[in-house]
Amino acid sequence: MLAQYVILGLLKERPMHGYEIKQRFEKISGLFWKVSYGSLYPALKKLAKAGFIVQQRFSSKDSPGRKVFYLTEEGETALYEWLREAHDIGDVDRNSTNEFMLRLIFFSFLPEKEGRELLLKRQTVVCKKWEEMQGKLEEIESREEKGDYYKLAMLDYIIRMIRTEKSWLEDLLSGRDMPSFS
Amino acid sequence: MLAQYVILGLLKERPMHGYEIKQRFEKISGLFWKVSYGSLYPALKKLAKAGFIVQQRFSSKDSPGRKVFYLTEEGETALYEWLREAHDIGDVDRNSTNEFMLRLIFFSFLPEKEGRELLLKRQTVVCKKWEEMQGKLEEIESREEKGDYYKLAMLDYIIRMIRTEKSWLEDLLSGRDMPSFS
DNA sequence: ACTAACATGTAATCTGTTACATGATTGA
DNA sequence: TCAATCATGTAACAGATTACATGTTAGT
Repeated sequence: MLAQYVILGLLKERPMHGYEIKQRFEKISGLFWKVSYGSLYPALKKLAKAGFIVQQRFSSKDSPGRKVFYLTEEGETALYEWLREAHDIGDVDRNSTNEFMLRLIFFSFLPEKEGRELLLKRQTVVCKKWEEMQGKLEEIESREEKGDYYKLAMLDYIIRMIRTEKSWLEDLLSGRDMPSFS
Repeated sequence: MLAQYVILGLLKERPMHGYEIKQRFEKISGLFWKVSYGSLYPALKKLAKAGFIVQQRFSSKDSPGRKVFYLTEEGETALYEWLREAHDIGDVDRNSTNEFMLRLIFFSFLPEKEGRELLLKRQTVVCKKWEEMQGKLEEIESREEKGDYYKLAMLDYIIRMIRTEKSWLEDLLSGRDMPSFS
C-alpha cells in the first residue's frame, strides 16, 4: 500500500524500470521500509491498471526486456493527495512515524509553504506525545515505584527518541544549518 | 510471531487472561508493537498447543468466562532462547530495532551479566551503523551534491536517531542515572 | 567459461487486520 | 436501564515474504 505511493514519488523524479525502483527505494528509505520483488512487480501492475503509470517495453527480440515506467498526470495527482495526507498522521508510534518519513522524502514536490505546514502539524503531534510520555515518567517517579530497570530504560529510550525528533523538527523549521551532526 | 514471545514474557511476570495481556502488551510496548484480538487469541491457542502455556477456565455457569494462562517450564525455556537471540540482531533498521526493544523489556529475567553482554553487542552494531551513515553524509557533502533539501533532512533524522540510541546505550551501560531526561 | 549483478515475474505461504458475533459486568 | 468497558472468539480479507523459475549483460 505505502510502497505504491513511494513508487509514484520515485517515478516523479525520473522514469525507471522495476529493478531500478527497488534499488532507489532502498537507498533512500532503507531504514524505514523495504520492498521485495514479490510486492514490487504486482504493485507496478496495479498502478498501471489504475492509470497512475504507463510502461514502455524495451524488448530486444524475444527477451522479456526492461520495462520503463512513467508517471501519468493521474499518478501525480494521487501522489500529491497522499503527500497531503501527512496532515492526518496523529500518532508517534512506529507505523505513523514511518508513514510520515516516507512522505517527507517527497516534500520538495509540494509548494514550500505546504511542506512547512505539514512539518508544523507534525511538530504539534510530537510535542503532545512528548508531554504525555514525560507525564507518564513523572507519575512513575512520584510513586517511587521504580520497578523494572529495563522497562524504565525502554521508557527512557522512547522519550529520548521523541525528544530527538522534536529538536530535529525545530532545527528543520528554523532553517538552521541542517547537518548539525557532531 | 513476535507477539507470541511477548506473551510468554508477560506471563512470566504473572498469569493473566487474554484481555489483560493485550492491555499490558500495549501499555509497555505500545509505541513499538500492537496486538489485535484477531492475532492474540489464535496466538494463545498456538502457545497452548505447543505446551508453552496452560489455561485455567473460570466459568460462571455457561458463560464463556475468563481463561487465565500460566507459563510452563517449556514456555520459559522458549522465552529465554528468544531473549538470547538478541545477539543475532545485526541491523539498525526499524524491524531489527523493534525486535531488540521488544526483547529488552524482559532482560531483567536474564542474569545481569548476560543482559549486559546483549547491550554491548547491540552497541557494536549501532556504532558500526552510525559510522556507515556518517560516511554516507560526508560523501554527499564532499561531492557538494547538496541535492534535495528534504532527503538530506531525512538522512539527518536517521543519523540523529542512531546517535540517540548510541548515547542511550552508553548511559545505560555506564549505569548512569537513567532519567537524564531534561 | 564463469560469476555476479541485472532484470522480470509468479505461486505458495504466512501473518496480521478488520469486522463481526456474543455475552458479562459495572457504574451512572 | 443504559452505556462503557470487560471478555472471548472467528471468518473474510489484505498484505507481504519466500522460494522458485527464467533469462540477460558485463566483467574477469
